[in-house]
Amino acid sequence: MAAVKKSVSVKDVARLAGVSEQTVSRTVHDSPSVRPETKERVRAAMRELGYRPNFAGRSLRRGKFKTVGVAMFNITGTGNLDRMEGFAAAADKHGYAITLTKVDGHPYTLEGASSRMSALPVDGMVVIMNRMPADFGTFEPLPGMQTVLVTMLEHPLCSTVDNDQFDCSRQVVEYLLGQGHKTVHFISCPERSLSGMQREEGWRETLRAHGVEPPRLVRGDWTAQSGYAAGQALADDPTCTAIYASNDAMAYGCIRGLESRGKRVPQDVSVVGVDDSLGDIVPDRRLTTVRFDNKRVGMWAVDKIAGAEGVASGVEHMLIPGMLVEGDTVRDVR
Amino acid sequence: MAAVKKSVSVKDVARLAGVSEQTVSRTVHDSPSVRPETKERVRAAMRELGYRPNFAGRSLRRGKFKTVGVAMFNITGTGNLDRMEGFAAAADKHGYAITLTKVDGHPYTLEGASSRMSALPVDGMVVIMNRMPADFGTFEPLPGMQTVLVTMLEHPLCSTVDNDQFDCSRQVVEYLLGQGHKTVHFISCPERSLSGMQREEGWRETLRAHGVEPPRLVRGDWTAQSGYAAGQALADDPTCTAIYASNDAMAYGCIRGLESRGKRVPQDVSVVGVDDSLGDIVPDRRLTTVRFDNKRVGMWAVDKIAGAEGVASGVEHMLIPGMLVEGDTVRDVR
DNA sequence: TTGCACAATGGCAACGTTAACATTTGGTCG
DNA sequence: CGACCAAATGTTAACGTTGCCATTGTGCAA
Repeated sequence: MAAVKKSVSVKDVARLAGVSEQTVSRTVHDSPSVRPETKERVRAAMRELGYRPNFAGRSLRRGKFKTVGVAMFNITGTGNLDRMEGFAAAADKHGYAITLTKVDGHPYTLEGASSRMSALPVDGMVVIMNRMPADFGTFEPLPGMQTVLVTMLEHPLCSTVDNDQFDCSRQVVEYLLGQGHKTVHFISCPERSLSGMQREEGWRETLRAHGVEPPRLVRGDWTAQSGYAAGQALADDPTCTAIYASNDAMAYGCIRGLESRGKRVPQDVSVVGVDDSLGDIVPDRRLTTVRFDNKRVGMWAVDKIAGAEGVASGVEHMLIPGMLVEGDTVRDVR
Repeated sequence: MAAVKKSVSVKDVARLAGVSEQTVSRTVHDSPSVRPETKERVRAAMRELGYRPNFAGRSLRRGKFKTVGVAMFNITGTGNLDRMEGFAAAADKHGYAITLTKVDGHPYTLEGASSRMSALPVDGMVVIMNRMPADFGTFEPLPGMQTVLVTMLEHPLCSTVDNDQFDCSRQVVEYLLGQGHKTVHFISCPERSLSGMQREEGWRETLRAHGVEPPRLVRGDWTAQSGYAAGQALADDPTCTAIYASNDAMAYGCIRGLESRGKRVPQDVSVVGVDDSLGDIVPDRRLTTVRFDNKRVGMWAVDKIAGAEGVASGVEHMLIPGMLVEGDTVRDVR
């Protein structure tokens, strides 16, 4: 009658079924070398006792955890949900689980994330690198801990994967130039954002590659309010017929700011954003923007670890291009 | 010279430091009964060999994993990021880790999520219950697996926690009635959403409690587009001076829909949303809305499990109220 | 009848850690 | 000087699982 507190082990099952522990283990793994009727007896015993294999015993024996750790410096970031969706999907596919850890700390190092992870039951780790860690250049992954960084930067010892921010800007700028615009103005973001700076660099270099000297950029802070201010400022610039904002919120803010100064989008000015995050939110506009496949980024990272299965697969650098989505905020001026 | 593949155990450290394994273990846990100079010798050996304690051995010995599992039916959902932030923060506080699992399956059961989790190294689990599982009423948590459900519904055997959707609607409706509006129109959401239906019920019952027969609702689908259509439809209704939309996107869509029909917000019609999700996205409006503390929901869930520490603490039901945030989309008509 | 192959099962050890108990050492007090 | 105490360290066993090898049983060919 007393509640059974102790957990049930193979030993208990073996005793009840009248077989050896080994036979129980073999039944759990559905080995063909156990007679069907024996299996059934063992299974009945497992059901009766409520047996569930113990993860610790198993991992200790096997030396594998079938788990990938994910270290994030800040959890609330654009695209993180989609990335997690990707982590979870890929993990699922390989029979792995995902362990999440928030890493904070000043300074903010890969070494810190790594040592934190190493105390957890994981076979490898993914670091979402929103900001630049202090030790990026010198970091060495722990032996036996396959490490994938989510960043556009390359690393000599760790595989990396991310959206191709540079190519994103190239697509946008070339698209706008292709529509006949003479130049493309840019609304940037805070300088601490890695991906934002890469977008900025892509914008600048693509313009130069087409023989256009980049105009002075307007610095924003990711919010629509800053985009609004930028739009108002650019409304007075007669050379400004096309604006590229580093995210959709600023792009939308910019449109409203232009409108508040009597400019119409796209008749007078074309505007493009990035992230495709406003589809369900803005009812009366279809913003031209770039859609990233963050889920695919997440899957790639986990595939790299869970798919390797101990085989020391080489370091790879993967960039996943975004897709330009045409809305109604760009006008062909040719 | 040959790369050392095998992992380093206490035994190796003990041998190198010339002490017993127990002394190594004591050093790892910084026990006061080891002489400082011995500790230093051991630490040096650990560094030299790159020793890291093995999670599996430890958990096997201790019978605890110091990990909480989180089961989600769909990862991409409003507020999930904030909830995860809460999970991670609370886990951190208790020295726990978070293990994430996506549960899919038709039908969609707590039993399925639970048995999936039971094969992972977790001491307890949290289920984010976006939809209604088939076995909600009959589900029994596995013995030794403390289970917390994120839902507004109560459960006899599992603790539950969620935002108080009912109270959210009460706040909004009473606020609008308090501003002198005779009734409050409602833009609802798809019927499969649990929280959405609770908002709807709260709207209906609060109106009735104030002696107002709820007007016919307009069904939306969470998108701004559906809100836009609803706004256009309601613009022709002369009794409609106040609209409550079950999320911000629809509220914003509604505002634009009203405007497209010549109605001004808030001069002609007041509009309130839910979620406080548009702050950085809409530049020229401050939507009156309700802000939920999803991080706190997440923290409560993990606290319940990690804080219990084996003590069988009772089943609790926690509802966390949202906070009405006043913007510029409501007019006092008294 | 013997020998042999093969199917089914059992026994044992080891994975890495640490709680509980045992032992040694050095020092203090009666 | 011996008895006793505390500090520091060592020994043993156990947590649950499973790979390896040994053992038993069964049928069949020589």
